[in-house]
Amino acid sequence: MIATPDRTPLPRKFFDRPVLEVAPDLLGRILVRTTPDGPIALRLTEVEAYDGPNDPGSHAYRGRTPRNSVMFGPPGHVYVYFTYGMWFCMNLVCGPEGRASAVLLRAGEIIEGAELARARRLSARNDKELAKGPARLATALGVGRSLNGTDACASGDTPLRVLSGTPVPSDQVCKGPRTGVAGDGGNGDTHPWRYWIADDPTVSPYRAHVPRRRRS
DNA sequence: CAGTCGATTCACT
DNA sequence: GTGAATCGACTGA
Repeated sequence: MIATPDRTPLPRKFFDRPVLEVAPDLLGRILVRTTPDGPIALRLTEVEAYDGPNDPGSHAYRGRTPRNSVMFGPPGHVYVYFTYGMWFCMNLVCGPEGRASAVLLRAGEIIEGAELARARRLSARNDKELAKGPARLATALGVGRSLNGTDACASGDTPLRVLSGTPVPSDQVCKGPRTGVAGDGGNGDTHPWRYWIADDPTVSPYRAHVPRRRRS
């Protein structure tokens, strides 16, 4: 029995908390992306926390730069970055303002607008793969550089919103090391800051960090 | 200013 | 399971 998801937007105070509190609480929430063609809605199933000042894996670890400046701004805003020369990934900034902490949205289940998501994700072999992975999620939702800095808590016309949905009971929340993140000095992540919904088929596979080999 | 490599994905073996 | 694709931010000299 699934109760009707709560469509109330999450207020800014939801995000104005420590990132390790917000990240697991985002599971089961609903991200709504409004596009010219219509809305795409996604239920979050996997996230990762990045805590600026303490976290060697965070883009904000070495201080503020033009790229990561949104992370240093107010909570509830969207930090979008470009990586590997071809992909975008999206985060939600957490509190307190200036701490530069954020949650990477890693995977989700498309619950509305699947035909729009499929059109952007032609390589997906089934609907479970539409948003299985952070760059796939951003691609499926049509999130790119232009949405960097967007306020996901603004009222009125917004390209992006987060609704209350149905929070996941804590006994269904799994946690472990983050995917593809280098630890402090070592090769693997030292923090169990990846959170996902137990046994959910849309969660992406774990991969340890691998330093890239040099090209000839 | 050149070198390095990334919060990844996809095609192919 | 392995390697290529692809580019720009960041680092250090």
